[in-house]
Amino acid sequence: MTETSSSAQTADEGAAKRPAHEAVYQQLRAQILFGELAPGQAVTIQGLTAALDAGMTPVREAIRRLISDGALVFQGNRRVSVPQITPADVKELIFARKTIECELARLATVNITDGDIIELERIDTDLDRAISTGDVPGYLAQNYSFHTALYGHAGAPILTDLADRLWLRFGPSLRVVCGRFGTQSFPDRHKDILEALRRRDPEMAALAMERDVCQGMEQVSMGLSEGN
Amino acid sequence: MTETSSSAQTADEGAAKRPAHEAVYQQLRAQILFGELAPGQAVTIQGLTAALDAGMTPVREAIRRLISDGALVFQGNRRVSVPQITPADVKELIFARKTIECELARLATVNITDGDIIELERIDTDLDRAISTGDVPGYLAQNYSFHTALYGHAGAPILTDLADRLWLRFGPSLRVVCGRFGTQSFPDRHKDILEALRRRDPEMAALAMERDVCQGMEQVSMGLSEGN
DNA sequence: GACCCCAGAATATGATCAAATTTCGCAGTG
DNA sequence: CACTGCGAAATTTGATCATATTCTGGGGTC
Repeated sequence: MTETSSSAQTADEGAAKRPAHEAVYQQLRAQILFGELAPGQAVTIQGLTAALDAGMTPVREAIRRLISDGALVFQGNRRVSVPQITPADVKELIFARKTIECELARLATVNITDGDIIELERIDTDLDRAISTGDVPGYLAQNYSFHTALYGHAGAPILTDLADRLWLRFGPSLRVVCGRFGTQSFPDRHKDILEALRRRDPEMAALAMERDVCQGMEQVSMGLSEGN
Repeated sequence: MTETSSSAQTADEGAAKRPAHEAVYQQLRAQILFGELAPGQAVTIQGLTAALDAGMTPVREAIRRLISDGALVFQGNRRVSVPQITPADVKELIFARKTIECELARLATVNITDGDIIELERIDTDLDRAISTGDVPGYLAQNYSFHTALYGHAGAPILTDLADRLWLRFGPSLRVVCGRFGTQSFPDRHKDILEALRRRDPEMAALAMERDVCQGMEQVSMGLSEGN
């Protein structure tokens, strides 16, 4: 993601090592990304200090970072909440995701090793399982994991960072869609991406990624044209 | 850029109204963007509390935000410094800026009014004056101002936010280049952009923007291939 | 309906604790 | 005798917390 490279991030396992504000940031980030916080929901400092059993300063800093990430919005009057996506936002997200994530797919295709591909296939298997069992949080987590792992092999930290930001923006809304329609409506487009990786065909990877992005954004768009 | 909409941001004019952390953030941001802080330079929280005569908490939050912006880097061991651009970074920045800023130019061309164009021409005039007088800080400020004002008319907050982030990344390095070569080496590409705007020709605007972006990035690239 | 007061939450401060880098001294060697 | 390398103390810096202050929002009263 941003700077934590070690794999140990299961809640507060090695709690003594990482600074508190970093731990709080990761937890809050995950909650937003995987939709545990609904769009429009208010986020208060004191609420989080109680919920996460953390001090006030770490919570403050985590909130600031997430506001800067676009994962939370500052409502002017000292209020902070989870953002609500608008149709105009979706248009921007489609453009930005297409260009950036397709390029990342291209770059990753060049650099990726056979072992990396096997790892991605493993993630995709877990993803399929989550879809078939209707495990929404699992689906969101594995889907994000797939993209993040892929982009990690692109060797493009700045673009990867931009992509991460975009995901934070539509994460909450995506969760809402899943809650309404379930996971069945998401045919898995990752198979095409994996095939392109195996063939080492950058343009095919970019094309497959574009379809995946468009589909995801279409789902989000549908979700917000339906109920609020 | 992120949430302050009012025009009053001349240092600490209405100092009593804005929260301290916001003021600190703006000041630090400007210092980074306009190269008052050199790449690689260490940034200490206590140093800033003394320099900006602010409390510790506001400075902390500002630093966190700027780290999230990519304007500062967290060196792992609690140290924070101004990032040094690498050739690989430049390649990424070129791609990202081309796609995003060209699109913003396209969108702005559609929405912009005649009055907005006049305002941009005024900024460009100031820019010319800064170039001819060798006023490096003025050049950087007006150049940034031109792009920001233009993107503001694109009506695309998410893309604008991404573009802002990219500027923060190469700001310090651009300053280094100016310090070494002066402002003379920057022919003003904005004339073409203005002409495209007047003609309401989105593709011409995008093309002119692409040239401007490429030129800027080339300068940065030259700067870091020369001395460190 | 407008105004005032109060409660609650966010902002900001300074103190205190923990960690890391730096520096200084000592010993061993050429 | 000078120089280099290691190690521990000291200083510098960051992280966290408890507390005071300020501001926003709501409810009650005139």
